[in-house]
Amino acid sequence: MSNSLPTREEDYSKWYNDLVVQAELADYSPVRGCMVIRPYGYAIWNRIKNALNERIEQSGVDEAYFPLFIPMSFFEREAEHVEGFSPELAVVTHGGGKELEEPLVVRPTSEAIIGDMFSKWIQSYRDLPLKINQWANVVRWEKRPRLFLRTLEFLWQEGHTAHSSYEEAQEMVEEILFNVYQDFCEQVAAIPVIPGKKSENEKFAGALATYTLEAMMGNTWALQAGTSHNLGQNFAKAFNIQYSDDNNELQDAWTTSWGMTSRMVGAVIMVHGDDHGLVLPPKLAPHQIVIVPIWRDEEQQEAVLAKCQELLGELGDFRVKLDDRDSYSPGFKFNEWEQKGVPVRLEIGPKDLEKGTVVVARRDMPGKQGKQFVSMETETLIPTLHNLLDEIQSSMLEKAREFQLSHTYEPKDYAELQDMIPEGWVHAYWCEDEACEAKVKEDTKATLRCLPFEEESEGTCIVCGKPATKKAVFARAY
RNA sequence: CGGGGCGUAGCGCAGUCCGGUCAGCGCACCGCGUUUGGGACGCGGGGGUCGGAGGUUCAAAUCCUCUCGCCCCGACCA
Repeated sequence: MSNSLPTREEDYSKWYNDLVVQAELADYSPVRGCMVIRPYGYAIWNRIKNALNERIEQSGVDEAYFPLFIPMSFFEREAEHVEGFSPELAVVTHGGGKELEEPLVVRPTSEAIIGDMFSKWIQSYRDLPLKINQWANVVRWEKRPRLFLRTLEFLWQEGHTAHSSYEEAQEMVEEILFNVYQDFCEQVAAIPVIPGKKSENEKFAGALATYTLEAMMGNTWALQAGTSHNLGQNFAKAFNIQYSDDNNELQDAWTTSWGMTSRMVGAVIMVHGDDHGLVLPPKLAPHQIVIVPIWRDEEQQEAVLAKCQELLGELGDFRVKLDDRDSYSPGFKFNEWEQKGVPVRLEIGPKDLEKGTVVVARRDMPGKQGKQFVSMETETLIPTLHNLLDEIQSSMLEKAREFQLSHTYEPKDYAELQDMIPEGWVHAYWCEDEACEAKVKEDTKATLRCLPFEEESEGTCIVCGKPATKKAVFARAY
């Protein structure tokens, strides 16, 4: 592990990359754009998966698995879908030493293959709603990869549902957006998000409407944290997902799809990380607490380690790591675990044994003010740690929210918008004309991130001045 | 694919203009000893066909030609 990290201000992109590599989350692979996720990074991803799964299950969705390969012809059934995805498809042309009669697409998303199966599974309105989720890897041949945020292959969860009405499908889309994704982002990842609708220009290829959660990273750029699509009847028509209603009339189903990806690991890093390294919210941290023992000689070592082992046993409520490595100094360990983002550190040395205390240090508050002496007695220590982890979890969310709010601006006019974009997000009226969206991008590199869910009101488009009723968020994005 | 930059030890780099004690530095790694309350120190050690191919030369990391790869800025994007 290297001793230094570039600071965020110096070079945000390098800071991020070094942080990912030095904290042992991921590595570059021999294949450009692909990423090796190391055990520590995967442990974070696993916690993300578990938290999402809990919520997905609560929404009445079942788990299943569909194939990696999708026949090209399936893909071509929905015109907009294939048009949107074809530039980034990986295609298998040979198998078993022979050229295939029909090329197979390595799934970039599974609407096509799942749509085909849904058409076989759904006959009657009694079969609806059908709600399926799968955990999978997908491949999109991105031109500019970035560890976790945009790699050729990534891990995700994709949900696919079919319903008997538009309203029910829309309800599903919002259920996932708010109760699964937003709740996860804010309550688990401590990342505040703005839920909203994508513009026509930015929506999913083939969807009726796409909804998104936009999160602000530490450099004020926006990152799409999750997405939920109302596919209308487009995919049902393309894949023959038809059912007989209670009047025995044949109807096209209404479908949805939604996903959240391994990119969330990157989001956690970029939202919470500081110049000392990662800062992990307690609910996602592989180790919530690390114990660093301190000794001067073998006698002390034995006594201190014995106490640490005892403590390790008593702290079974938490995910605890005891760093009993010899040959590394305590100072080295402090820095290493800081870089890896462990929320709470316990320091135990000979002086603590004498006084019956431990030093409790919190990662999100570096320096003296984040340190306190706490009694070793478990009646005191355990409740203190519970409270502290809760406090860290919520204050991380608050801190990120304050940052997001204080970097979101309401410009008076277009000139002000141009000035504000480099400083953060802009929230302003938009007339829903694509030309205005394009002009903002041309002038500022900012894209229209979403139309947040909020009351409509009377105003004028920030770009062209025409009457407008909806406000949009414009920002630079990953 | 357009515009810029870079390939020398696991990582980060110096050396290239001006060919010849340039096969080097820091970190990491291995051994021994002393250390250990905020990234320890000393001594010793291992590791590189200088991205690849060809050429010029008595002599090439260095000059010439061709190639391959990577990074950054754009277009695409969870």
